[in-house]
Amino acid sequence: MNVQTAQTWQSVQKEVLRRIHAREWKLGDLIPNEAELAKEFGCARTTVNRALQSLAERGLLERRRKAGTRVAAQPVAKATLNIAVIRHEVEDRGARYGYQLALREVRVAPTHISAALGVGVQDRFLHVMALHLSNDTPYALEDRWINTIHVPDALEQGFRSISANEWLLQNVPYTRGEISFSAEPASVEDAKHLNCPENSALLAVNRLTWDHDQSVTAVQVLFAPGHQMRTQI
Amino acid sequence: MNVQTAQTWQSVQKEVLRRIHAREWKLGDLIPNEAELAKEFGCARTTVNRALQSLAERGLLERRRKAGTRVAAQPVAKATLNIAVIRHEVEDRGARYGYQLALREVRVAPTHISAALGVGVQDRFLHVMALHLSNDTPYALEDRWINTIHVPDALEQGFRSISANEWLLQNVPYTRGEISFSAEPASVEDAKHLNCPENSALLAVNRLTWDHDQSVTAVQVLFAPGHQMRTQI
DNA sequence: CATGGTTTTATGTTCATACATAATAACATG
DNA sequence: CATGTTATTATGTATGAACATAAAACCATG
Repeated sequence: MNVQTAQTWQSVQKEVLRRIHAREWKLGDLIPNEAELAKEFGCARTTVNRALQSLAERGLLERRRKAGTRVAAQPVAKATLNIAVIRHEVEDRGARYGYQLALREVRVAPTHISAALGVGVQDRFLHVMALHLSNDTPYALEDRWINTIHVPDALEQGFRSISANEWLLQNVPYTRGEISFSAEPASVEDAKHLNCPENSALLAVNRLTWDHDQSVTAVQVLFAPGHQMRTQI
Repeated sequence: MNVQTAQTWQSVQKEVLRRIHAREWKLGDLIPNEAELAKEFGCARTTVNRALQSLAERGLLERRRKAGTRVAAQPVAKATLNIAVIRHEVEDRGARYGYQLALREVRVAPTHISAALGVGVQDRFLHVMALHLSNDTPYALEDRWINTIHVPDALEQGFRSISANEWLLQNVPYTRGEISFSAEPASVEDAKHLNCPENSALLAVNRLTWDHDQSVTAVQVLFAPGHQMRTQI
């Protein structure tokens, strides 16, 4: 047996990855247990454990007590998208950020919003629509509903210069959320704000957040045509 | 000082999370160092370290040697999307999966493909278009280019009953990839395959993969109108 | 006051050891 | 043979000690 010298968990991980990529260990194969690998690599079992756990988190390995560790038969690519404050997203691209409040009202939410958040249909929400700009051209349109019962402070905010997107993230914690991505045709109003033809294909990000079991906010962000969200795998 | 009893790294993590959510530690705040927390919780520093590292990976904490650990000032929501084999995606929703090959040809790739993959414009690619069905209705349209120099075996595959999507994942490893999400208007051809009006807003997932520095494949998957990709945060 | 070297400090990681836990395998018992 | 009990085994995790490393803080020197 070829005894390697790999003292760091990263180097163990690297070698394990190499064997998976080179198909020395095929999809679905059971790999040697931690103790054997530790002996082979000349390191402690703890070090092997660290390396394998991290690979399991990434979806490349499947581990079960007593049953052992195997290469994932069905490797699922996990694409992690960073959803940051829109202002930072724009500034990180080296562009000048702009912001325009389009609407601010207090009213009951449409049923699809109140149902999704699991609140009563009579609950009053703060409804805010705002346009985010990149170098003075429309970047994204934010359509947000804020639960005024759980976040009464929001009623005191004008959202004229700071976006609800940014204010909430800074001031209102949440413990749980749902995100969905879809493509939506631009409505007449969307088209006007985003300065694009009606029915343009727009990338939509929908988010619902809760703080323990209280709903916080529901928001749809529509990005201008051509927008891409990217990530490495 | 209130000495807690938290012997597992998960319980340490839970308590740290609670303090962040309760704003006992505010955004951007420096938190006590590992040794202090270990003393407070009555556990080893290693245990605290495990808990904090995991939270840092999730983007809730920022850690720097000597400078200490602080609550992320700008918490970035990390949405992890699982990109699985389309057949499994359909079957996991409890639907019947169907597959139709629409086109299979060998030719040079359009320049935007060869440029993205970083290969010569004269390189020949296997071009495959296929429709994935869910309960006999169009689910997604796959438009794929396979590098025949790096994956010559693909030329022997008809892709009549097994999709390129599935065959490649089972047979051809890759070490690196890029994914981008966008919204695209349905072309005449897309509309015909997906049985939807022309210019419908379609969610598009673009993937490029490499094996070390050899390009493997470029693929665009267009989902039928209304499709959503969901995840929890 | 700028500059560069030195100390200090908090996180990063390894290690051997020990015990916990889940799940399979082996076995006993009716 | 079915069923419940008992080993066995591989991963999961805790611990204290030790050393590595990055970066801030301090200090000396010109």
